[in-house]
Amino acid sequence: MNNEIKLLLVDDHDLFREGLKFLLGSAEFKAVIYESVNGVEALSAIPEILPDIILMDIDMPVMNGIEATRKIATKYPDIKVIALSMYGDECYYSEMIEAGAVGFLLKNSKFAEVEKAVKAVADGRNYFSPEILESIVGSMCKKRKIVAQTDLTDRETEILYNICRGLSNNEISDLLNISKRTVDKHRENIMLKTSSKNTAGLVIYAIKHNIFEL
Amino acid sequence: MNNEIKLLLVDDHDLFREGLKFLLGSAEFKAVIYESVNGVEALSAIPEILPDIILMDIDMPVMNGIEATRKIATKYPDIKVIALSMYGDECYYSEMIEAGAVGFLLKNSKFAEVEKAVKAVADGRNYFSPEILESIVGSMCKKRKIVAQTDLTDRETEILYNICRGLSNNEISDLLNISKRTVDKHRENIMLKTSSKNTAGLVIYAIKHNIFEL
DNA sequence: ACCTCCATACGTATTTATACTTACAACGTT
DNA sequence: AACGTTGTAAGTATAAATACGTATGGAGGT
Repeated sequence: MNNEIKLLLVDDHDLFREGLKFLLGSAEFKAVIYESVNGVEALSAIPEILPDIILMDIDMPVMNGIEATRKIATKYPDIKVIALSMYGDECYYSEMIEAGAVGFLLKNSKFAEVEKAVKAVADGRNYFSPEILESIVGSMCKKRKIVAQTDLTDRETEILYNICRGLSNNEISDLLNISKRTVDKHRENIMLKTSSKNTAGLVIYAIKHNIFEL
Repeated sequence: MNNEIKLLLVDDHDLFREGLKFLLGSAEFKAVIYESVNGVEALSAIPEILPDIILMDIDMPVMNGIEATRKIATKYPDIKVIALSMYGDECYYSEMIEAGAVGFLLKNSKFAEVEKAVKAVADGRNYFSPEILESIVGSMCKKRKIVAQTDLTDRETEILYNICRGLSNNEISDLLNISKRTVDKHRENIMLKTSSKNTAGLVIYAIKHNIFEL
C-alpha cells in the first residue's frame, strides 16, 4: 500500500478515462496510470507495463472487457482485474467473475468506491459493489427458495429421479427389479403427493426439490 | 478504523473463542471483544453490547448461526455479521448471505484473513474468503453453461412451453385453436430436434434452454 | 399386540403420448 | 420458377401414462 501501484485503465471513452485518471491522482494511494482504449490494445500493452491492477470497462468495441479479462487472467494470474460496468446485470458480473475479475464496480458509484476497490484488490482481497453483492444474494435466494424437503419416501424419490432421467415405468421396473405395476403405483402416489397432473409436473417438482439436477 | 471496534464472538467452542480473542488483541485495529456461546445468548446480549461487528459461527447448538444472523440483520441492520464456518459448502454460505451476513470466512483461514474481513466490513465493504468467491463463481458458471439457443421454431417453442406447464396435447390444441393432431406432430418434431425420448426429456430441455422457468 | 406406513403386486379402463405415414397452403430464398 | 421451411391437418397403430380398485408382508412406533 506504500508502494506505487501500476494501474491500467481500459475504456473506450476518453473523457471517462481522463476523469478517472484525475481522480486517481488524488487518491490515498500513489498510482501510476496507464491507459488503453480496448481489450486488444490492453493485451498488447500489458507485457511492457505489467500493471498491478486493471480497471476494465465491459462494453468496448474491438474486444470487450470479458474476453480481455479472460485472456489476462489466464496469462497473467497476478494482475488483478476490476470490472467497471454501466449495468449490474447478472449476465455481466457472472461472466466477468467467471473470466477472472476480482472486483466489480458500477460506473455510477462514487470515486470513494473505486478507491476502496483498488485498495482491496491491492491487498489481495476482492471487492464487489454493494449492488452486485445484492444481486448475487438475490440470485442465490431465488435458488434457495426452490430447495425444500419433500414427503416422498426413499423409493418414491428414486423412482421420480429415474422418471426425470427419461426412463419409462417399464424401464424403471427392469432397473429396480420390481413389477411394472409397482412402478405405476409409485408414480401414482408421487403424483398425488406432489399434486402433479403428469410427467411434466413431476419433472419440475423434482428439479425444484433437488431430486434431479439439470 | 481509528475508533475501537466492538466485536462480538459467537461460537460454542471456548477454546476457539479464546484463541481468536487473543489474536484480535494483536490486530492492527483496536477492538473490544465480547463473547456468546450460541445464537440465543448472542441475541440477548446484543441490546446492551450493541456490537459493531459479529463473528458468527454457523454450527452451534441451541440456535445456529444462520437463524441468529437472520434475526440480527432484521432487528439491527447496522450490525455487520461475518460468518465463520468450517466448511464452504454452497448450502452454508448462500443461506448465510441470504440471512444478511456481509462476510464469510472459513475457519481454516489464517488470522490475517480475519483481520482483513473485519477491516473490510468496518469500512462498509464486504468480505468473502477466496474459497467462497470461487464457489460462487463455480455455481454461476454452471448456471451460465445451460443457457443456449435452440433451433426450435416459434410455434414449437410455444408448444414446448405449454407442455412444461403441464398441459396435454388436447389442452394445447384448445388453447391455440389448432387440431390436436397438429400438436401431436409439433411435439414429435420437437422431440426429434431436441433428441428427447419423452415428456421428461422435453421439460429438461426446455428448462436448460430457458424456454421454461422453474 | 395393534396400528400405520412402506414397498410390493395385480386387475381394469381410459386417456395420452409416441411413431411412422401423407398432404397442402403460405412464405421466403435461390 | 423451383425449393425448403413452417404451420396446419389427418390416418393408423402401439406404447405409455393416468385413474380407479384391492391386497400382502414387513418395519417401526404406541
